Amino acid sequence: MKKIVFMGTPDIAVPSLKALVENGFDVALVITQPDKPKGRGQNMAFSPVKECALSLGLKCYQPEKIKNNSEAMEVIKSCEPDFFAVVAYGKILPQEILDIPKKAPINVHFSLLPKYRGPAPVNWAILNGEEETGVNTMLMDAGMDTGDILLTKKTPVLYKNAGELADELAISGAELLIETINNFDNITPQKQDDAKATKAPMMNKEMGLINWNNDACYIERMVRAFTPWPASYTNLDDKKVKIFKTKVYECSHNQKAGTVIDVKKDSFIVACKTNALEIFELQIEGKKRMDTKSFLAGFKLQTGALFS
RNA sequence: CGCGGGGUAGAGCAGCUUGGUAGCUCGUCGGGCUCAUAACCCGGAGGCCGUCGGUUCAAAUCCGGCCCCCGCAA
Repeated sequence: MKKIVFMGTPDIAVPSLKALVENGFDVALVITQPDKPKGRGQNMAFSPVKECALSLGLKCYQPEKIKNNSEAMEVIKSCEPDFFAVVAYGKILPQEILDIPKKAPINVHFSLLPKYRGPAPVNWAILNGEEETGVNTMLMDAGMDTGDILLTKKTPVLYKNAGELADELAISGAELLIETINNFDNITPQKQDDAKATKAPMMNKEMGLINWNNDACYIERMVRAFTPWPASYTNLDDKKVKIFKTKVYECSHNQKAGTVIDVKKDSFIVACKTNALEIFELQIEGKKRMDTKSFLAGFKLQTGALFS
């Protein structure tokens, strides 16, 4: 039975961990980011991977740092793993750690490498209007997602938002991980073409501010790329409004960008630089996320109101 | 004790400052108008006003505890 040390942190890594256990691998250790105070009230929260590991009865290890950490080295070495399975762990692993597994350190990455190396490949693929993305498994090296590619699986982006696409990729990533380990000896690693590499840095909240002076197509992609996190937002009467679901509304208008040009029964239309955006789901500061129909039932939004 | 908003009909909200028969938009049900309708008109059902306690002749409203939701911050 192959011994695995799993490393991962967010939701997108959970299906891979489950798949390893369900397929009978010996997951000797799960390494995940330390518990951190989160949300209102600064309550300590476990990472999704830790939650999953605990429910599966797996041993967890949460080093503050993994570089130049002799304790971490010993803990991992003592597992005598055949493979590392690394899925969105969130820390860079030094070469001395990567050298531990007998067979290989394998990483699951959620883009079609060499495009979108880095921590937010799903979001960037949507924002840039890619028609397809996917998942790769690769041999890890000391660089950021620069290792040789093992297997690839493509997925169409369509009109999914980042959350939906991430859920899908998490599943196909788990499948690809199992396939990769099972067939490892028959897979020929392929070098990445560094000349075609692009980066996908972490998204942050400021990036979610909508500039209505953009094309409606871009804003529509932006909303999908930022949903559900960190969410794209705009302002109305000093209140922050997160936008979650939209559709490009083709029309010619001469309104200032950000102006509400029509209020319908289940939606409203906001002018962009070119065309306009139909809003279907949103969340006003202090309130729950809701569909536009519900929002309009309680908020008297009028034509001419201005988002900024 | 990080800061702030909020919990009122199936949904979304108003009412609370200045206690006194609970209201609006939508949905739902019935009727009407119409060639027809998601449109329009008329009518009805549906609430222990988050929860526990206090003040009061009287509490959605004032006071205190608790639970839950959300924005910011992290």
